[in-house]
Amino acid sequence: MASKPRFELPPQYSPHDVERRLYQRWLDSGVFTGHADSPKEPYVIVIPPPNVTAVLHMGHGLNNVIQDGLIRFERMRGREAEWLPGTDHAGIATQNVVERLLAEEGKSRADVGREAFVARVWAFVRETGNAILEQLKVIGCSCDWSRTRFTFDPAYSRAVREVFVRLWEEGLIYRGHRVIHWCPHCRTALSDEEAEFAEEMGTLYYIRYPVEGGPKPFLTVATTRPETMLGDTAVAVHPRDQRHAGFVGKTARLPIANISIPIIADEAVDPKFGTGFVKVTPAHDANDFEIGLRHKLDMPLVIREDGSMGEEPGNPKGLPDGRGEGGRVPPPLRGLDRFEAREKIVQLLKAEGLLEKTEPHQHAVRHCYRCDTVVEPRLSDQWFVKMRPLAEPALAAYRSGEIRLVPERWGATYEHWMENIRDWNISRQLWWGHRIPVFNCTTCQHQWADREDPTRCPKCGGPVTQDPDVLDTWFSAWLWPFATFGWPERTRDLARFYPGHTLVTAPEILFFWVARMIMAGYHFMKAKPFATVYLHGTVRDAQHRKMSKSLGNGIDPIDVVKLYGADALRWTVIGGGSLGADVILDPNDLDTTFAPGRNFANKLWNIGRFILAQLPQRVQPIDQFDRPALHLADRWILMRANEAVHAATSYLEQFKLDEAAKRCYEFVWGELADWYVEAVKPRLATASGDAAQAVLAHCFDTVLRLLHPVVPFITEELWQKLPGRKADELLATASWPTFRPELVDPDLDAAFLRVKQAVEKIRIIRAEYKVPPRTRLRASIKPRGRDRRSVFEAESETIKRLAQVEELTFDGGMKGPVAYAVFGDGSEVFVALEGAIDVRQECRRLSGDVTRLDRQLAALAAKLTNQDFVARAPADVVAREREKERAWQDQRRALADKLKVLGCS
RNA sequence: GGGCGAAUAGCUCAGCGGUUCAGAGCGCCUGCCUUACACGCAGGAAGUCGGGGGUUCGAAUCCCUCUUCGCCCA
Repeated sequence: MASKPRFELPPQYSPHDVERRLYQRWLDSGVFTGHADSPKEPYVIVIPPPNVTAVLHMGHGLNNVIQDGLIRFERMRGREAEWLPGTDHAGIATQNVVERLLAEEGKSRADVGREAFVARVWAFVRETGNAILEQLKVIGCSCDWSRTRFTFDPAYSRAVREVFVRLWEEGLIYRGHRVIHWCPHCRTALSDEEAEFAEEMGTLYYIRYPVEGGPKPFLTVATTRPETMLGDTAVAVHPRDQRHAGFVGKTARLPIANISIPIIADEAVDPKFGTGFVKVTPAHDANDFEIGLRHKLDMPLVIREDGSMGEEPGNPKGLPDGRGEGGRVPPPLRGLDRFEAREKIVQLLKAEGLLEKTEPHQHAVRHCYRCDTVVEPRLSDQWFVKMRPLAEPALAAYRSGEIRLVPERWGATYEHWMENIRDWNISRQLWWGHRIPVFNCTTCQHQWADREDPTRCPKCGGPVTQDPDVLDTWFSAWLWPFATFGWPERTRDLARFYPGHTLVTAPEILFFWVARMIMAGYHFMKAKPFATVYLHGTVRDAQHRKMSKSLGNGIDPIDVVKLYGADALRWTVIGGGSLGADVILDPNDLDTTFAPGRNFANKLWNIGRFILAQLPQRVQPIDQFDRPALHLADRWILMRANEAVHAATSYLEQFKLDEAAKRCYEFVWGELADWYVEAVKPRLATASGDAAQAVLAHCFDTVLRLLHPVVPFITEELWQKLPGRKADELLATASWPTFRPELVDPDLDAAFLRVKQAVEKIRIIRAEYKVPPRTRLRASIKPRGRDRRSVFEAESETIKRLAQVEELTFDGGMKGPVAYAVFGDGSEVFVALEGAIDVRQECRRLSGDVTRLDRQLAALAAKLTNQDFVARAPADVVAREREKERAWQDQRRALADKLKVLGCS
């Protein structure tokens, strides 16, 4: 007997009431904390640490929801789950933020000085630093907050320093004098990865340089950056370029700077570009630098660190003839921004008749990945890491399958980068970062790296100075999978939680971070940092533009949580795209965008509301029932639940969270709600309701478990209300359902399918004849085959209820004005329509079906009479096709008979 | 210039050799407030699976090519 509802639940799910409370309960229970002394097999994810100043955006949302889905799945499967959270000190980004704050006070970092500035950044970080981690809690992330790390923690900083010193000792760090990427805004060097290409429409300027004693009075060079001409120390042509052979060895007069430079021949010149003459600016172009080395050219800098024109002290090779500042950059240009200078120089050249022509030119220009300023190639001294020795094990690990990329296609990109790896510029001219532990003796010039801050030179006892620069942020990030667990100390955490298992991140940082973590893992830990790298897509807006602050097309996940709840957000971003695919969300229509998640959460809530209202205080476990004795519908839905367990588990194992979610959706909505619940309603009030209650409870319990990784809040809330729950039980740590292969029964599925089809056929007839919804009809089913009848009879009440039939017989059909349909298996259904039946309409309907069958049969016949098909296709395929043909012929025959009876022509 | 990927219903995407395989969600049309749900129920319309060529008994699915778009690298 059904008892009184135990709960009064509102008809609409309101997430706000439950999310905060449940999250707190999870925290209080400590279920997110990984235990290093646990006997369980660990499962470890380290979070891609967001910038410490970051505010959660949808990209973080997607990234972390995926991680949470995986970690919750493995936690329920009985693994010792450790999801380590934390933040990155993000050198340039954070320094930029604080510099902007200072600028509002009218100050620069130089005004406050290094020490005060760093203190200022620390204060800012302490004040705002954990905002994003708090936001992760709002979207339900089950991180182990007891192990939250920051790349600037003292212990972590020691690890960074240890790594630097070890690499130094191994000879893998060296001082490089070369042209690097320089951001004039951030005033620091950047690595290759940090200087991103962007296609731009620029201008190619053709400039004439007068030639002394050459075959012609002048030569013409083509350049997109005329301002760099002030730094030219040669003009080069390709050695085999016949057109210009006579120029080599002569001297060109550099306009504006008005100095003489040699004309040289070099293999690096592309004779097809521009005129074949190339201006050589060794200090402001990486290729020209190489040419400069080969030809021992001077390498004057003509653009300062801030991007203004001018020569600076520190010019490594000094100026050609000791002319000092102004020798190359004429006073009117001095101090001008490089882009203003470009305009000015073009004007000057034009005035002198030296600008031959200009043409539009599409080219890729590097921009700073943090501030988007055009990067200036610039000659300077920087610290580099030799990457080849580090890359080799990382490449081998991928090739051997020890590390897997998902989706696999990223493997080619990874391999290509590893194969062509270039040395890594790790020094940054910033103040916010790990100070480079290189020390110089001012007395004997001894230079060394040190784990401790020395007070005097170990060789001569002289005073020491430390390198002023800091390390690239990624130089600390690449240690994340082990430095977070205490390395270089041999901690218990490290022993237990390294190597980790899955890394979830965006492909943008495959090189910045992922590849380098793999290198660091093998180099310092002698083991991979994780087994699988799951690279997910990008969140984009309706026009497929990447969401960004500057475009203003972002969606604040916290807004979404406020509007629809965390589960709706999670469901939408996970269900919205498949593995590795981009997720498209429309910031201008949140209602539509998040409708799938909101609708599903509401459906789940309501089916829960119904089921919970049906269940008594105590429900018998399903295994206490004799399964074969259960109703067909009971056995069917139990089987579907079992199948859902199998599918969801297997999809999650393949990282296909979306597919797992979709299968659960189908079970909840398309199977449990649409069919089983509807079928079972009448029984719930009767004596046979016990089994139905048990089945409902079991199915609902099962699917709540399966859905928990994707929608943790609503599932926990509903699960808590299921009968028999102990006070301290949590779905978050409940066991994952087990698939039971012995329960799979295709015949059972087919049997219930016939019941469904009977209902559907009658509904279609009702709709076609516009029978009012309340009108209950008489119908008759003529089963084809003896065992079929028992199936229909067994679920006769279900058919009657769902098809709104008041009288259902199985006695071989009806005469008179009836509507008719035939099932896939040849069974027939007759619906009494009395006055409503229209013979002409019925004829049209049925002959339409015949036409369709004829078309299908013709195609099938062509297939089956094709000897090649019969001979070459697998036997079971042929058999299936023959069976199909037989069934369709049965259907056609039944329809044809009916048409004849109706007297259709 | 090199590499990778995408092109399937109005939109977002599944399917990646043979089970009615042409699907789902959203949107759209028709009828319903059927005591869990109108964030719902029932029914429906809608795509020559980017173009062309090939392999195969059989192609949305494999190969080639073209077009368009995106990403990465130089």
